[in-house]
Amino acid sequence: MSVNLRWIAGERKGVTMKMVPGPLPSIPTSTMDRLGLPLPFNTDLLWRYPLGFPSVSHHNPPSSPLLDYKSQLPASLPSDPRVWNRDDVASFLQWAEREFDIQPIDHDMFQMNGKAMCLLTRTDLAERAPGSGDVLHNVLQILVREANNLQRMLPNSPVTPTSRHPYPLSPHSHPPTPNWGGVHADATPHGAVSIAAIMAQSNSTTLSPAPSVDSQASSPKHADNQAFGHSIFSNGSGSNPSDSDEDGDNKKCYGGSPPNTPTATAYSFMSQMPYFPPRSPKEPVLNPAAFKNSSQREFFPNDPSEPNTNGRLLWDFLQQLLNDPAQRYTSYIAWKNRETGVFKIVDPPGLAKLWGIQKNHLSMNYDKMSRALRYYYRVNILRKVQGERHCYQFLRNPTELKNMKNITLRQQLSPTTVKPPSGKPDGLGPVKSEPAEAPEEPAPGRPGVDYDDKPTDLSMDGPTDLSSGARHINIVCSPDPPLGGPHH
DNA sequence: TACCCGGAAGTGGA
DNA sequence: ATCCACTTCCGGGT
Repeated sequence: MSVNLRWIAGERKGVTMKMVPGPLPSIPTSTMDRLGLPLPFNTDLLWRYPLGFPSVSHHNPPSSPLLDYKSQLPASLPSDPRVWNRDDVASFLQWAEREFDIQPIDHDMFQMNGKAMCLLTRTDLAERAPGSGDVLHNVLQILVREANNLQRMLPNSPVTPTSRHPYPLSPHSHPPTPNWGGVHADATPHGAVSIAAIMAQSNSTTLSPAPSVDSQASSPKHADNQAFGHSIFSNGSGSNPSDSDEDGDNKKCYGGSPPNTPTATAYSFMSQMPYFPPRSPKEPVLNPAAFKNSSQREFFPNDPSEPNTNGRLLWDFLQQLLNDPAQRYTSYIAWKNRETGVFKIVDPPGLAKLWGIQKNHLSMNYDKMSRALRYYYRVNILRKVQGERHCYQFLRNPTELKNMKNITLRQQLSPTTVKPPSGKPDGLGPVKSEPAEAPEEPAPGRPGVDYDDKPTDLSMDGPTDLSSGARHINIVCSPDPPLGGPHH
């Protein structure tokens, strides 16, 4: 079942299919379908509905493709497919045929109500709707999940901002920034619960609009796991064990479940990939954490001025996988030491595929993805853990990253002009090194590239102009402390 | 062989 | 048109 993704996507530049974000209903949710790697179904769907299946919501901010999705479902269809009657099922099928460009479905094979249809396995669906079964299955799963999530969430409305700030503020930080940790509970201007939030709240989803830190901080079930992005910032309080993330497996950090075959893993991953909300940074979204743990979350309106990467950026994507509350991605990537930001890519090809799907570059591979990671070296977002394969270290916490603007990864200047952030009194230095597990030394083996000599200045004292041609990194604000020095 | 590195050029979205 | 964050390719090193 290893489908050659490269083949599917078109091997070369210019041939690569591109997703069609707009008009099409956004799709398959969560993740599932986005990551359907070796997908059994038409991969075109990945291109078309990369963001996942929009969930159920009463609010459909027009700006979000995700939100549009729901709006395109037959209006008469109840959110929960399990309550559909036969006519609803027929409507759904027609809609699915139309929206997903799947092969015509023999409606006679679906003379049943929604509940019955939901009980059909993927195989069952595939038999009844050859060529479309997988899509239907995925969509149904998503709808059911979202319906469940919605139910779960309703009684718990987000809100009540509490005064408690989950992260200890850095010495130089200011009071709880509205976007702390990226976990800012984004709320729509009207307090409406966005679809993204709902989705994010779903098990499979999650991560929210806000980057990692957020996600981390929002990880209710893992109070024990709050180092990097958590413990170092948080009081450690806050976890609500009652949260019901389904996948109870993989609770451990790296070392947990062994990676499956890339394809198998990828496929199963589809249903679990974190949801990365609307791409528009301006899109109002609620922090999923709010739903998970409303009593302990703060809800701040998303600052439109703040970049909301939503998993679009590689570092954010990785953070979100790493900080998945249910730790469902440990077979792909896992913390080796959260406190120091050291992580290991457990399944390089698998992770690369996930990233490729996320970015709609199905020909993505570890080589390419690692190149992107290497670009982070120069801006001190990442560093390689020397001597350990597939091990990297985040040098900045997500909050910092999130608040960094205009990070020009493209190298333009001579690498000797700028001093690295490490050890800076501004507290913006890189994360502390990971002594035990990460014997990394400042790129000892790389002549002239000693970590400390990295040209990038991420100082957040204000816009840093490395202009003289260089990487241009303007940190607009830095609410949180650095992760500590990379070196001892 | 696989991993790692970084230059160079290209891509696509904002 | 410009910028950004990659993506793609590649030659070279470990």
